[in-house]
Amino acid sequence: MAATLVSALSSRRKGGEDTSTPAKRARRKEARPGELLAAALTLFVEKGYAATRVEEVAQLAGVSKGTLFLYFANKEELFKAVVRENLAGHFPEWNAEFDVWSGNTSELLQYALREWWERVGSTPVAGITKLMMSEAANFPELASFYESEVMAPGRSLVQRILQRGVDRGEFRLIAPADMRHAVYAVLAPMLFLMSWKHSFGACAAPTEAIDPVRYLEQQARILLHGLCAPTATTSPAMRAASTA
Amino acid sequence: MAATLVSALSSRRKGGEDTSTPAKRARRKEARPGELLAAALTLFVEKGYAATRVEEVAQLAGVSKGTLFLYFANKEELFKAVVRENLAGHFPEWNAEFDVWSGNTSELLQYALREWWERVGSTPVAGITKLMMSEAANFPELASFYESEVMAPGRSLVQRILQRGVDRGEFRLIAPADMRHAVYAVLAPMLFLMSWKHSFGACAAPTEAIDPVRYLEQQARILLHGLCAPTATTSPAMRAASTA
Amino acid sequence: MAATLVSALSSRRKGGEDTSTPAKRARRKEARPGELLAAALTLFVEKGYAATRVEEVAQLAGVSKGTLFLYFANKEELFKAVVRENLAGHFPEWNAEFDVWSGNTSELLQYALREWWERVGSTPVAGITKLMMSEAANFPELASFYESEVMAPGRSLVQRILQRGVDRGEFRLIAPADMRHAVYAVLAPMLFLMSWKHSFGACAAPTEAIDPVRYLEQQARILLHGLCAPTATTSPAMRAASTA
Amino acid sequence: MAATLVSALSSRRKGGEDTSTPAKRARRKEARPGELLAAALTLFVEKGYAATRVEEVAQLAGVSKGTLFLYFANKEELFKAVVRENLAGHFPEWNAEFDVWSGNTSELLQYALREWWERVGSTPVAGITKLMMSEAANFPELASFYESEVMAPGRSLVQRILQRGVDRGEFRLIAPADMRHAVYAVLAPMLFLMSWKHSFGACAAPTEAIDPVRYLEQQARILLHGLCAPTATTSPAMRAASTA
DNA sequence: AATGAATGAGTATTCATTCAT
DNA sequence: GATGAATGAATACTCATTCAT
Repeated sequence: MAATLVSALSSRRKGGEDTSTPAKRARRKEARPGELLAAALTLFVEKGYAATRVEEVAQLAGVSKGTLFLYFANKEELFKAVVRENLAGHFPEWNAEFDVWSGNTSELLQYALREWWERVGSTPVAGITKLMMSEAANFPELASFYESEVMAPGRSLVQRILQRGVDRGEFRLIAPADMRHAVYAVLAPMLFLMSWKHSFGACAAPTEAIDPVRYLEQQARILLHGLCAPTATTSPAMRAASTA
Repeated sequence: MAATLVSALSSRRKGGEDTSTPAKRARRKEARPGELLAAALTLFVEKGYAATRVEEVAQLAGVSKGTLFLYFANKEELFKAVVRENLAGHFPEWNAEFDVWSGNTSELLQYALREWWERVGSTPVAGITKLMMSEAANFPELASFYESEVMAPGRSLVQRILQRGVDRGEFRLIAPADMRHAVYAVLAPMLFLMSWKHSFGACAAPTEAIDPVRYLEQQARILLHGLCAPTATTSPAMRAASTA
Repeated sequence: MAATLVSALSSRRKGGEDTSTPAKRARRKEARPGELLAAALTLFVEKGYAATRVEEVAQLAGVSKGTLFLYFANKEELFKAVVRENLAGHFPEWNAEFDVWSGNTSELLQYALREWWERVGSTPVAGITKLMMSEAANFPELASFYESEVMAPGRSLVQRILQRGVDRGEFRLIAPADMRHAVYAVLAPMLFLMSWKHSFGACAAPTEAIDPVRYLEQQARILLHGLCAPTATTSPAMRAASTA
Repeated sequence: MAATLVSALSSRRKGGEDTSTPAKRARRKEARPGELLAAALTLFVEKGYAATRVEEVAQLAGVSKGTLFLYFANKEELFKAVVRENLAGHFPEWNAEFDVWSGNTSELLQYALREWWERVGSTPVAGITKLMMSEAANFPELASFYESEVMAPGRSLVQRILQRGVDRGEFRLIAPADMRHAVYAVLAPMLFLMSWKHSFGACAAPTEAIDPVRYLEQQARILLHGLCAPTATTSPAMRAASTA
């Protein structure tokens, strides 16, 4: 499975230097948009939308300002392209991983959080989500796009995990009406972590900083408390909580 | 106590039309800062810090650009004043409420989350925090101001609540090393909710929308599971979780 | 003679607190323009025309901004008034001093330079001249005024001194065509000194600073060389110079 | 030597229309800084530093506001560039001329004053110095720049000339303590002339106007009196003066 | 007369976008 | 295609001046 993932992720890097070696010029031409998008990703994540200057993007991509506008009508289109490019569905592969999971669901959930941090949360891609949350109001259409292309599949994936737990009798029943919030109970710590890391996290005193791995572990533990089916006597409080 | 708060909050609206009718000019002068702060709050939340032009703020408040600078030295000070007026300035009263709480700590925590939603989360003020998370990287001075004037007091307030629970034997012991993350376990849902509401929340399909009140209740339940001292037999999983 | 001067100068300070003591209010009212002019003099000299804010002038005079505009139509008029006020002819008295001088003319010239430094060069009034030289281009009409009210009488005074020296056989003959420049040879060091003191002089390293008294003494010596009638053998070079 | 200078100066005008006709754009790009500097010189001199708007400079140079900032980081740098182009940058060549002078020092001094008038005093460049004297107090950074880039080299150049005269036995000894003021005795007439020409000189009656060339000649003669070593008997007065 | 709250014209600088080469 | 020189719209902040009180 790990192999699956790795290869899938590596495909993110556009084709590259290896293949059939056509004229250098032509190859570069073909690669331009990708190089620009990569540069834009880096800078948008690092400095935000408004603070990123297109000239910097062009420079980082090794072309002139004018060239950038040859490929992208304007800064806004560039931004949209960056977002679209970088959330090109990894969900099929993630869903596939989930499908072949044979262990119990608690472990699956913990594994999912851990892996998410490795593959997304700790990478620049996390910055895209933070960026989207920041700029959603200014780019409603992009936000919609993100909603349907990322958030919805994400919710769906989480929901399948939770349902698996319920179906296999590992988790308590989750009322259909509660499922939506249960899903967010899993997603929120991830979304929060991405926001945090790229905002206050950047200027928090070390004593107040969040350790993402420990934070996620703790959240997982707390969640599983509420989710796991009682194997024995349970306090009334716990029973109440588990209906969530 | 609720009364205390309500009256305190209501006093935010400057006295106004009642007394001895001073000179019109004078009355306006007294009202100006409040009007400007209200306008600034609206626009900062709606458009972000950088995208809000001071002239717009002045216009919305019904005065000229110059007048705004009569009351606030610059845009940054205006923003800080908005933060102080709506957030930072309220911690004394919130701390005071906490001090006089006589019930048990679980209820205090639930009450706190509920009240927070009423007084902050559901109001435009929530947009300020979302704004700060969005722009923190671009305005480090503001971020640092916010961190010390809002985040730190907020963490402190939460920590006092948790400590109260521990001290009274209602909550499990929380290892000093864990306290930091425990505090964030309480704050994260609030911070997340504010981010969400002003980003994807604005374009989420109703079926996928978060119901803040229910979401917070659920989070409270989940948290209390992990925090409450066991009154009876407890599953091993729970024991593990409770060390968080 | 000194007495003459002193009393004349002291009259610069408007009447003041001593006389018939009418209602305080009335007295202040009468004094307002003078107080404003004094404040304006100070600030114009210290900071220049453009950099002086009328509000500061008002403040320094102890009145409100609005009051200033009650007495002076605008900033420009205020400036003109300051200049006019402060060059209110001391020339009659200075001419009078000159008339009663009984010593030799070399000494008169040296005395004049020394006294000028004491009474004008080292006082804020010097700043007015520097100010006028700076702003002449922006206030041509004022420059004309200054030309006729200050520069012309000044030239005239110097010329009378030189002529006295010639008439008494103390100085060489000065051809009418040379007189004009001879006058400037005396005035230039004074004008230069005023410019210098309020420009580079304010930021010159101590090692490069001009010591006004020594500088003027030196200039006087140099001038008298060229002016004095030869009492004995003189080098050919000196003869040539003395025609200036 | 004059040839040297003339050619050096003529090179100020960028090569230009001659060679292989590069792309129009490129040719303009090369010419831009010079055009902008010329425009800036004109306007700074005419209106002063603060009163000159960068947009006007751009307009006069026939480009847009933005273009100016392509070549000069900001207004201050533009001004500094003007100073360097027209004054500071010429000291090497002026020093070089001095080095190759073979005649006697009296003539060198006279030549220097004459040439200074031709190349600087009578040109708009003189306005820069007048400008600096006017605005030094308001722009300490510029003043300090001017002091180190122009005044100091200027003093140094004059001092070298005086020292040359002393070393060759043409001038009397100048005590180290007197050197500073001796230098200013040479510079002052020049500085004064520049101030004058751009202030009262603009509105003085023709009969009272200074004829710069004659004025400088006269000053030279006066100075040399004081400086030249006695070739024969000398009056006591002269001896005194020569210590200056 | 005196106040001081209110006004709004004026300006350096940035940066997305264009287009001649 | 690619370049990079040129553009000009956009914005925070100041301060002389006005005028209702």
